[in-house]
Amino acid sequence: MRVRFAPSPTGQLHIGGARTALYNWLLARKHGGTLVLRIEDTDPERSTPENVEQILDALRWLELDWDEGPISQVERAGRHREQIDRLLADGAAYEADGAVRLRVPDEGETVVSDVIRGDVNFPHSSIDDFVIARSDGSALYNLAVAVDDLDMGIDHVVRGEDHLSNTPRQVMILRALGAEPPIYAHLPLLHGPDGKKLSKRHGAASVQALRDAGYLPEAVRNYIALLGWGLDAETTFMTTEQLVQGFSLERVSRSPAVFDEQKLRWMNGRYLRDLASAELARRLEAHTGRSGLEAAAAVAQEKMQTLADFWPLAAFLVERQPIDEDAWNRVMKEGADEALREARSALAEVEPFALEPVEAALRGVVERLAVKPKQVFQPVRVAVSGSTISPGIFESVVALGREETLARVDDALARLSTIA
RNA sequence: GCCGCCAUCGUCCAGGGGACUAGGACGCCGCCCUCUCACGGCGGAAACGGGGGUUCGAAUCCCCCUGGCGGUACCA
Repeated sequence: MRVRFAPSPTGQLHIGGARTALYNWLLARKHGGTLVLRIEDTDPERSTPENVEQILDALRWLELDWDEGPISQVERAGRHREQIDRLLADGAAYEADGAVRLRVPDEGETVVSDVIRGDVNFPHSSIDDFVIARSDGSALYNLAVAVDDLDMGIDHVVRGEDHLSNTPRQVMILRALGAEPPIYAHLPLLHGPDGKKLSKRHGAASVQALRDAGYLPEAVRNYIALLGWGLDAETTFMTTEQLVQGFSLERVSRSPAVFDEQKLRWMNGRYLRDLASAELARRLEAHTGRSGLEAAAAVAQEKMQTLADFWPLAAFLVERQPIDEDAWNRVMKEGADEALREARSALAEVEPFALEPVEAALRGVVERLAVKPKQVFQPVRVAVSGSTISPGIFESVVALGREETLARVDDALARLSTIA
């Protein structure tokens, strides 16, 4: 089996393109086939090394590898020209107004056999003689694809449904060249939440945007695998091995799917929480460009859905943050100073400065003061984190350490007394 | 216009003649848990686009309509 994936060198790898890449990859890996990567654009202006590299980078991030390529259609212009000349010599094509057109018979039809959609018939009466080469001699997409697929021995073509209507043209070129077409599978398109074709204005529409937004590659892979395909009624989380094992083109849906970032977020959160905290820290460090995040990562892990959630939630564990004034005003009311004083002395003495003793010490304060837990914990939270929203207060205090915690509580106390 | 594809909760995925009172998940709502926010647990609302057939029986098969999408380029 030889499968090819042919992304356009637009710079960004579209999510639909990523799904196509994934399905091609799953197909090849499942059957021990060869995956050929071709950069699909006959225009050297678009097919720049920078643009190509960005696509490859996105594929690598998704951990989708390939066996041959990347091969650029631009590099194959000579071969395309040869085959155009051959079609001309055979009489299968002719020149008109400088451009080369393929002869399409008036009668009959071309049948495209599609694994997902069955046989699709295209009557020739609705297809004109179409252009295969521009007047400057350069090949057009349909010609280039057919020639490349033939030369590379491709037997499986998995691509978006937007190519279905072009397929009979490619089949006709292939037959004119004396070859039989490969097996086709046209995937349903991906739409945005508004039902329109997914694009940049739907937010994170590219793999790069997803990466920047703090999604994990394994979560993205799992999620996009489920856009147009499902193993059964229940299974949602699948490892790459399970994906490879379970995938089948025959089970791919025929109807378009909507990319739902909320579900991706949820899934990403699940993957995030399953990470060992050292691994999470490693990824956070790569994402934020900071180091020494392990303690904070462990504390914040339960609360994050994406890597980008980390900083707003846990920055106070890494460096002191300004206090949110709304939070201060809501929490630092009567009783707050007493709670803070008590908490301070309890924390000053607790030994060792670890999770259970710290929790016991702070709960002791609640008991002694005979107040509700939040009347102690919220002032401490605001003093320490600057916000009413934070990871668990005991975990946070321990991660911060005794010295830093006491310093922040002291500052809050000082501020309270100046106001009073 | 012409050609083609598609049609189950708001969304994704199941179900492909009887097991359907249509299942699971996200999201939403309520309750529980709880130091905030989350996580988690429990419960709830929520769908077979319409009309004709075929059949003892249709979400499932056929036809029509409607709707959505794609193509119809010297774009890919």
